[in-house]
Amino acid sequence: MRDVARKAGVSIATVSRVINFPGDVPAKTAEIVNTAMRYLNYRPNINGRRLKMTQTRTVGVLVPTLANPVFATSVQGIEQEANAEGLTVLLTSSSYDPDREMGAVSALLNNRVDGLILTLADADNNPVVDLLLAEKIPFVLLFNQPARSDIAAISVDNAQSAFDITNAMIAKGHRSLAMVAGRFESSDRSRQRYDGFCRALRDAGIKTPHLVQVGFGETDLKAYLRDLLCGLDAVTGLVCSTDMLAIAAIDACRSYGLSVPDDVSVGGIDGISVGGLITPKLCSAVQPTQEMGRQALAFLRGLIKGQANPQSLLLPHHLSDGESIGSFRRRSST
Amino acid sequence: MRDVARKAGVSIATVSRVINFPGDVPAKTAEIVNTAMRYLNYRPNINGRRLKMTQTRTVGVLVPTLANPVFATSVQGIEQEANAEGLTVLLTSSSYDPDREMGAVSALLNNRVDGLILTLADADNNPVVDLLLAEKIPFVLLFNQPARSDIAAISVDNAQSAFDITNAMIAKGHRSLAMVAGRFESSDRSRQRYDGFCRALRDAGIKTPHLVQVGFGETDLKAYLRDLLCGLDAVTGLVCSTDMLAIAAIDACRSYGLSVPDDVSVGGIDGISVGGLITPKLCSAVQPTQEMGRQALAFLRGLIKGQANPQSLLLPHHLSDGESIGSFRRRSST
DNA sequence: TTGAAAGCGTTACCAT
DNA sequence: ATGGTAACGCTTTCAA
Repeated sequence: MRDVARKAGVSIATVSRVINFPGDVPAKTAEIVNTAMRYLNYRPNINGRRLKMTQTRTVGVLVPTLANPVFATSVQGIEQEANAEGLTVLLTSSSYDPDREMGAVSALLNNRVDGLILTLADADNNPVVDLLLAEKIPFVLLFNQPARSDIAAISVDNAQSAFDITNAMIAKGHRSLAMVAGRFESSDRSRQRYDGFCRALRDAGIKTPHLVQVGFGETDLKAYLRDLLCGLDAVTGLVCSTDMLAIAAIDACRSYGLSVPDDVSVGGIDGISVGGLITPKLCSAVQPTQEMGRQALAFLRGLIKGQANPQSLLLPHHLSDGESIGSFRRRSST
Repeated sequence: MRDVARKAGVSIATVSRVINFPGDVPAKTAEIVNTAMRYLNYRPNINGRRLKMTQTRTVGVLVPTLANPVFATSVQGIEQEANAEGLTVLLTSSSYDPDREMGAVSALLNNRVDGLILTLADADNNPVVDLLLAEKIPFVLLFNQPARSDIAAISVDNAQSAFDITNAMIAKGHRSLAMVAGRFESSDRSRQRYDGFCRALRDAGIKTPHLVQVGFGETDLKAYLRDLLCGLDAVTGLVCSTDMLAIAAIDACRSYGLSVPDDVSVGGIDGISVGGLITPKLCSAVQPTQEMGRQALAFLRGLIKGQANPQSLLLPHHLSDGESIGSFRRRSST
């Protein structure tokens, strides 16, 4: 910058003005400075600016993993919106490990991000949330549904989605259902969806809900599902807490020679998936994931500017009846 | 930091030492300083450090989109590896728009990243590459296969993958094949794969290769494929340049009442996809995408340290014969 | 309309 | 073993 100033025969203050307040400087001076900048291949050093300014125009993002398209597309939405606003995105992932969340957020905070968008393992009783609240750092939770209502969050109603999809399966005649869920320690969504599942069964007078908890990233469910699929009292339908699990479950069914949906019905709760094509498409609860990411960033911007108050936004979901792969017909052998 | 120094009764120089060279300072002093840091909730401001140091320990990443699991998982790999090394990742995406690449990279450069990992629309004759080369900024291309051999790149052999999969389909009896590809302007991989497709057809004495170019993000292929699927000389197989296209193609086939693979065979070239389960799994060319991301970061670290030289790494691929959804049997009506 | 200068939080050199 | 201090590149106030 000093070089540019010298080359243009002005002070660095003027160069700064040309960059930040082009209107404040006469066209002629600006022209000279711009020419000098181009000539010298000048690149403003954002770190100098960040050090000086109170706002860094940077947001931190923490997701469990990008290997799950639900999170990946939501980050894509955040990224797009940030791009449009000229914000920089700092990305980290926890690999679904609650113990790594604090470290990741700490690193983000050391970067002096203006705010954070987080998907946490468990939004309630979480030290990260306490820290952020205590330090008054703007943040919005994505996909989490915290119990407290004074925390910014964008999600669908997890319990309700699971409740609805389970009811839909019951309505089609299923009486023996199991839920395949991610581990509760690493996903409060999983637990909330299980609650919805249980409530639906209870309402229908069905007892002993089966539950299989599966580690994230697990792709081979054969061992987990053997009893449920091949045992004496095998279930006729599986409700899966995520699309990825539903996909894995379908694979397991097939490897046991069961056809989906004729022998077994499988439902997944995210309802998103690659291009909206692949999944069981049973309950399109989280359909516009990318849009949720955008909204989260827009919301966060409001918080940062102090123009908005933290609150929970629950997006509506709807059931899709699975015309595609792994769809949703009643067991034919009943 | 000054506050910590005062609290601990030492100079800021000592505080800095405790943080950066804990060994250089007596345990007793370190203890006092650490206590003061905890007491004051001290957070080192990374921007101060970045401004002072020549290395920022930050890498920039540019991908076309995170909505494609191929890129999302590769970023996940980069992220994991960066995490392990204590590096920060700055993420941007181009939305497959070549015109946005330069702006995105510029922003990254303004952040003074130590190096870059990029997936470009077209690696050959690309102004971004020229810039990076001219400014001697370390970078590695991911998924791109540049013509020049002095550029760091990690990819599979795109043309060869397409060649192999096409040959496999020919070997199963297909004589009328079409390729469904992403737009060449936004993906050199697409063009390279088309080249491989054409070569296979030529070698087999089949002429007039059909080509349908589809915009990225396109999920409804019915209009594109009507002629190929329902016309008088409909093809018996589709070779798709990516898994996402293959998935969309399968959907289109079904909507025309064609069953896959019985009426139409569909092959996708990535061979990865969500959890490795969903895709046609025809040609597992890019199987370990996440691993490719890790490798890219490791490679980049070598370049940054000046310990490695730019070179192309072509990872092997293999054919998988698609036992899962959308598999790969010959048209039964032949 | 422009410039001088202070200061943001670090690191690292040079003294002590 | 520790401290003083310059410098990193920028923004912004205050004067001119």
